[in-house]
Amino acid sequence: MKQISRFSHFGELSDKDYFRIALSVDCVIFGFEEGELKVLVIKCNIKEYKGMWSLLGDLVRPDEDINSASYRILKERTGLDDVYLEQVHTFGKVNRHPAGRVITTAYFSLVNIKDHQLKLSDNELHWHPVKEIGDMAFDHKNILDTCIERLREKVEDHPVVFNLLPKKFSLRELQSVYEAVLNCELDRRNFRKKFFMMDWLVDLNELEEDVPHRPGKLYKFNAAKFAKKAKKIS
Amino acid sequence: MKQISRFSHFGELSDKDYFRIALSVDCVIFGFEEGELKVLVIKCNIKEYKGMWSLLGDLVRPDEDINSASYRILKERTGLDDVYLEQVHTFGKVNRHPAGRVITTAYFSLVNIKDHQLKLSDNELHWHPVKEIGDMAFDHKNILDTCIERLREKVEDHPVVFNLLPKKFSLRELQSVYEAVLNCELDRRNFRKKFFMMDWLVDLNELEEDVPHRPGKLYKFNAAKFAKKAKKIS
DNA sequence: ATTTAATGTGTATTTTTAACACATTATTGT
DNA sequence: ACAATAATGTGTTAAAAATACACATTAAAT
Repeated sequence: MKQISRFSHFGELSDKDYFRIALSVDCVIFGFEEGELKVLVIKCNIKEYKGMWSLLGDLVRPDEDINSASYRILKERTGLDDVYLEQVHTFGKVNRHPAGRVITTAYFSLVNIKDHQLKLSDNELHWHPVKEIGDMAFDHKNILDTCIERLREKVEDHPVVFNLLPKKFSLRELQSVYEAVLNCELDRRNFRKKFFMMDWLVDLNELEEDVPHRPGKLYKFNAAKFAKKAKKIS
Repeated sequence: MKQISRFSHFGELSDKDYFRIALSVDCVIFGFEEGELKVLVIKCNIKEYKGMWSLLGDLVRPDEDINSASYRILKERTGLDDVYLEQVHTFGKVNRHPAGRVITTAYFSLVNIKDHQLKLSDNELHWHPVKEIGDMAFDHKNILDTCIERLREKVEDHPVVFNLLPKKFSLRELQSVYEAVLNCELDRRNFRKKFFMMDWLVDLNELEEDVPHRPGKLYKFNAAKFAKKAKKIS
């Protein structure tokens, strides 16, 4: 490590004092299952928060970009390579971690639980409904809330929810994801109208199967039109 | 510093390896002067970027929240205590700083250049027009751009530009800040209409002075109505 | 064949945004 | 004093977007 004393404009601290902070990354991995928005959590094994749910995170390695670190965590925990990931906020309270000074950068990720039958790394891992999650370890509830809020804003005018769905989906499923994320009810006719206008969907000329009612048409996301400006969903 | 080996799920690295990263905070301090959006910068004195403009930043101290660190920087550099400050993004590329592994969290701040005649800490400090700034030291141009983008989004539906103006201002000044921030022209009549509808302004029954034309009415920001939902400005 | 539970579709209303012109007022220069 | 200047102050109309809302259709289950 090279000298970095030139950083310190106010000389009370020596360089090595600044290296007593560790940096971690925490991933809020969202999925969609049974009509609910879920988050991937793990039982905490640190004594102060024993048994509480915590997010998936790890320390950033000295030779690793923080973005890479978050992809690494996702890969290690879910086996997924190509996922939607977005940095949200960095949490830096002095006492947020009982084990020492750890500043953490939070990301949220959107994955599709069904398609790949995720290879979870650990059977302590659990898809928990976002609505019903109570206290969590550390400041993870706060991190989760911040990420949900951000996800809601994002979803309003960016086509990201497709990451939560299988490749082929019905309009009902699509609407249902929006309703789960935004925690509200949407008008079916207006919803459909909006999506057709935005040109984000490709009609696959296939029908749902194994549904106990009239099957809906299946669509896929039209990646080519991704750039097209969105109208507000809700 | 307590043990934190329990973090490291994958044991190739020892704890102390994780403490070879330093964390800094960089502040993008925006001001408004002569009809332009400006940013407070300082000449860089690190050899790799000698003479280039850089943002104001410092390392985070081990016993300091990152938010506090950013307030500290503002206070030290501008003498200001009560300023608008918002975290934007954390930049964590491995080689972003030539002096070592330094991850930085960027904040933007909105200050009023005129009112207090800021006590700048250093005469290497300079209010530079945002439009005309070219390359900057480190990845600071990238950080600046990210913050401008965020400021634009923020301004669209939150009443934050008031922080850039003196307590008393005319509607022309207000519109002019929006135009500078959004880098566009706005329709004067629609602009006024929107602001009156949003109920964010208090008519002070005073007029501008020392203007070479018909003076406009002066207003102040109505903090009480702050919570009221905004309409899109542009 | 009937019931069930969902899909699929269009119009009218309201709200929001966008476009646009002229009289008024204080200052400046002659 | 007067004319010229350069800004303030004010409403209406048209277009676009968001919202509210009902009924026929289809496949599966009984």
